Amino acid sequence: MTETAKASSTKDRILDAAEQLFAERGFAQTSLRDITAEAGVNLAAVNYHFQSKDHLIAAVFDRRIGPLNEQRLATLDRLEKEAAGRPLVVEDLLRAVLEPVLRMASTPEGGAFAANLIGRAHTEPGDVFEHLFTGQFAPVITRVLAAARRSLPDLPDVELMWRLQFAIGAMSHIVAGQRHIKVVSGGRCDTSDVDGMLDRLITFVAAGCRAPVHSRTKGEPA
Amino acid sequence: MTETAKASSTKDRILDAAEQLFAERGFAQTSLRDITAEAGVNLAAVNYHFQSKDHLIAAVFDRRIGPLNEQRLATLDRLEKEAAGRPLVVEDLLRAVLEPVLRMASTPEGGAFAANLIGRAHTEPGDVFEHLFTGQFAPVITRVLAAARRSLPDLPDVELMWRLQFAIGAMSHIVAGQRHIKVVSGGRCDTSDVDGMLDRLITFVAAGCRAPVHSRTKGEPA
DNA sequence: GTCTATAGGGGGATAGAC
DNA sequence: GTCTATCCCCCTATAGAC
Repeated sequence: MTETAKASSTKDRILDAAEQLFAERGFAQTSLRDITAEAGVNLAAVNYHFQSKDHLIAAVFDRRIGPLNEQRLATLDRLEKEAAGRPLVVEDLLRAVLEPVLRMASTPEGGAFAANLIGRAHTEPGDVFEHLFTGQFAPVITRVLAAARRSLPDLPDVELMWRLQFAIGAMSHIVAGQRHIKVVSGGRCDTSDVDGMLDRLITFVAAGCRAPVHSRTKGEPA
Repeated sequence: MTETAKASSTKDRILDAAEQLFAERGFAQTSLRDITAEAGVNLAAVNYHFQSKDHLIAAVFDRRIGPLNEQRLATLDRLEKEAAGRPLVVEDLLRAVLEPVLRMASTPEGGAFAANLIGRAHTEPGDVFEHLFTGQFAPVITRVLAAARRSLPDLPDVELMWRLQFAIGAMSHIVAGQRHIKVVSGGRCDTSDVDGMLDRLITFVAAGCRAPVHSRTKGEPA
């Protein structure tokens, strides 16, 4: 009823219910029975449309992250085309990567829940998440790394990689830890203000990326 | 056998086994039976020493995080005493908070496993982690926030809170995502080099904290 | 394509002996 | 304090009817 107005297919209903419940309770705490009850479909339908619970989890992620990453790559393509060979401004590069996920995390239609899951994908153990990582995240990181190398030519490669990881961490935490952030800040950090979060995150990360290399790590061999 | 040389108590053996298995497989994927088998103790011993699986999880965390936070607070006490009323240098403040966990994450004796769990504590749902957060993490954050306010007096409170969250995110990711980081960097980010990681993390975060406030968020009401 | 029914395997927790 | 035995719950996955 609060889902898509149009009656969706069994497969979509399962995906919607799974996404919502996984986000609320976690994967292990959500049974296929919970999902099929919520979706109003039969238990066996899960094993028909997806082969197993693990494949269902993977499908839930792919449905959201696929478009997300397409958007990131498309924006990068556009930016690089516009730049006509010149390196991108760090802030623009960061925005291309960070904006889609923050924006998604603030939409009501399942986006907030999906966002919770994205954060969990980095920490949860298991083959499903290993595949998710190598299949979805790693390619984007590689692409971003290449662009960042040109935007920050003075930064040694190792430093750049570390800083990209710090940025990913900050992003993941903002997206995954919204509830905690609200508690700690006494409600003063408004996680629904996407534009504000984005500006702040980009400001922070860009400054970190531009920082002079620490004297102690500077001398290390590449 | 690879554990403490001295024969430990049943309670400690359970904690050791639980920590290791939770870290390797996750909480839900580890049964009490797995734990008691690994520990070489009886299944019922878990319910005798801890009341439930959830309480056992909490105990595993408390055993590691308790000393960690004591160390952080002790260092802050010492630094503030030395500073004799003057604000702390941001880098020193950050180091006091970041060093203990990074250092622990690199020790072999269960520390690396505990580190995996620390990262998961921020993303996993459930009451256990809620309590862990309010009981262990939140007090430290509050304390750090107070110190940071004095170190960065020009930064509006909301900005400071956000930046602290970004820092927490970067830290969590470094600690929890060691395997992913190694993969993405093609092994070039050496997660066993604690001092290097620490210097880089502090450099990055300090620069982010010192960044001028973004023009668009500057004008917002407190 | 979708359902019913069930197989088959854990799981956490506990009672009561030692 | 520690163990044995067991209760009773819930799960995933599948076989076969519609």
